[in-house]
Amino acid sequence: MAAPANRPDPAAVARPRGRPRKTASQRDDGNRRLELVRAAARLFRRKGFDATSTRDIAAAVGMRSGSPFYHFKSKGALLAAVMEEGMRTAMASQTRLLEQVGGPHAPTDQALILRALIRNHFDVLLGPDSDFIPVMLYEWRSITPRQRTAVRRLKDSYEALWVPVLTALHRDGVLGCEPKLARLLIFGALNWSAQWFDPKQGASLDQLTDNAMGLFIHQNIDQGP
Amino acid sequence: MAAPANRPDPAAVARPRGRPRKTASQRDDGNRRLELVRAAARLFRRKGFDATSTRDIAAAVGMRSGSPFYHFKSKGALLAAVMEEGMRTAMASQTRLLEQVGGPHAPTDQALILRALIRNHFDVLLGPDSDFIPVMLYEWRSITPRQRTAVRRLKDSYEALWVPVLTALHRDGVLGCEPKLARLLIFGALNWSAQWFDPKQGASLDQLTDNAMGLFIHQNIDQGP
DNA sequence: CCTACCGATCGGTAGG
DNA sequence: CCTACCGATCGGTAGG
Repeated sequence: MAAPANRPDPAAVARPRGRPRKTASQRDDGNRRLELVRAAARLFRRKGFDATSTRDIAAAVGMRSGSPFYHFKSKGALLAAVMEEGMRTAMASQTRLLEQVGGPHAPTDQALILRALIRNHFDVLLGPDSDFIPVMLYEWRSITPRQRTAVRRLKDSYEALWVPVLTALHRDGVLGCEPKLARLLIFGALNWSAQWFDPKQGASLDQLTDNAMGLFIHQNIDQGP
Repeated sequence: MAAPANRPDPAAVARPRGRPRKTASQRDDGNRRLELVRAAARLFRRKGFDATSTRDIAAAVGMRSGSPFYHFKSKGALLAAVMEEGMRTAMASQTRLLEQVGGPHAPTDQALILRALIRNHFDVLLGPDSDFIPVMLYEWRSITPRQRTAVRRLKDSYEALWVPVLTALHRDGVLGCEPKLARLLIFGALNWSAQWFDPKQGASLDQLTDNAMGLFIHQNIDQGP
């Protein structure tokens, strides 16, 4: 376990010690930080925060045990970075989407907007590189109250964009639940899919979206008068 | 931290050592085991399995650090006991319910049965003594594959009783999602409430049930032809 | 069920 | 970013 076969033993390489000078072929700093966050996201999701050691994370990016602390002042700071990175990506993708559907040729049908939001959310949650949001959802306990506040703010602003859509649909009679509770129940339903969804079998994200819409939205089959 | 003020220091009591003889006033064995399971459920839920030490659990029932291992062969066995106890209770309560609504004066309306199932589920999940199911839902990773199989069997048989109801509602056109996916999405929505529900404010379990039904079931307002 | 204890692991740090 | 290390904690056990 101490020296996996697929990683060269750093002690045997006799590479120069100390802070590496930034010569041409050397990887740059920002990348290493992001590599750590990504590796941490994968491990935190698979094994949980407490069961993941900082040594695991270091090994995953080819560092020695103490080195992650050169980039992050604590294991908890690494977790917070995973959560914030995940929420920022999700938020960016959702904002981009809403600019499209809110554009000059905006659909008047709020159900179409909800559909796009759900589809985008499944993408963020189940698509490639999708360990960040599950970690945020299931590792609340392991960050400090201050960090919790910051992450919650991001999460709230992400979900807040759904509320006017839900409110309109409720007013139109196709959403049979008050918007505030609808938000909680719907996100519960969607987010839980991270536990059971298997991309290699079963439904596609489009089919998932169709079924979720069918479950939540009471389609009005009647045409006009 | 080593000796909380509200617990007498056992080293100072000079009580008799060794295996206690079962004199009249002594608590009996089975109770101690159940006390451990209950304390473990509460701690596992609040702090997570990994962040809870067996010493925490021992202290919560007034034992010394090594004593839980007299009742359980490992910390993992204690976790499995929590999950199984939770599922057994939930299953019993649900079976009792279905015998009532399936009795001689059974309602023909499947929506009424779903309503009863949801209401009972909220009770199991959010009522008093409700740490067991959340622990089962969020600590899968920490039990062995063998234990996972056992718990999953209990969980599947619990949820399986919902499927015929969902199938009938789907056939009747008031559930707009195929039953298999409906089960996953609905349980996701319901179970997530364990994360946000606050009994001291907001809705009652009845109101919660009403809103969930409104969200999932497309009420047919039309009367017959 | 307590006492006394062990080996392992872990987060984190000093110094370069 | 590595080396070498520390103090703390933890699950679990022997023996009574």
